Amino acid sequence: MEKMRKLFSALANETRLRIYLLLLKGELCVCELVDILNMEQSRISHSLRILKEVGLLDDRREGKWIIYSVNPKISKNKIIQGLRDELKLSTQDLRNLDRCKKEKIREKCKKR
Amino acid sequence: MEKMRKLFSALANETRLRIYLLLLKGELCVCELVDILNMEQSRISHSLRILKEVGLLDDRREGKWIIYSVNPKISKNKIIQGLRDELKLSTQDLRNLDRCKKEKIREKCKKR
DNA sequence: CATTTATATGAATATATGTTAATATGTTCA
DNA sequence: TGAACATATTAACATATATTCATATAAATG
Repeated sequence: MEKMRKLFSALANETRLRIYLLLLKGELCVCELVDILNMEQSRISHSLRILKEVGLLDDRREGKWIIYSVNPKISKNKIIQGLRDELKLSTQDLRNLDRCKKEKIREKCKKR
Repeated sequence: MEKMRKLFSALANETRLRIYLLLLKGELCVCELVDILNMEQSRISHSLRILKEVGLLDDRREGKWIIYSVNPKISKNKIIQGLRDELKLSTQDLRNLDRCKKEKIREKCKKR
């Protein structure tokens, strides 16, 4: 039960919930999330850590980037499946995600 | 999304999660919950209020008791359905629930 | 109708969580 | 190898949440 409590706790925060919903659309590196959500990098990193700690996310290094993605194992959890069906990304975040991809933010993170 | 965030928030607390799981087994009044969980009455009342505020619970008065039950509408929400399948009451709480019912705590709340 | 019982509420306090700013770590590339 | 970049971490601070204690409300009962 404590495990589940922590999972709810991780999703009980707007920043983290938005990040998780974004990652359900596909993997992203930290600088892309910073760009999409327009938030401090340390805030994003902290949020990612908490989501990862409860098992919701995986990460891997790719060059200088660290790529985050949803953990497919925990996504089989019924609560998370429900979350997928029930919850939608805000249109604003979705729009920013598209722009971020089009502008290839990952490759020119500091240059804007 | 804010609505869902609040729902996660309501379940991100051990006391409230235990109460919700107990009520999934069947309706209970406040004094039964106090007995089962062995907690301060005001703590139980505050917890119930929060669960009710996010729509997870219904209540009704029956004489001097107020009976709480899970809101069947929100229980159709996929996340909540998942929660039902995924999460189990602790054996201790289950044992206390049985005892509370056998001892008919509701009728003799203050007499023990 | 005064007392007892069941529950709710408000305020104070305790505790936990989120955010920021500064800095550290590790990678790439000239 | 050192400058620039991407990310993580730490500590300080700000904010939110949980719990308790005291008290209020409302129904039941003798």
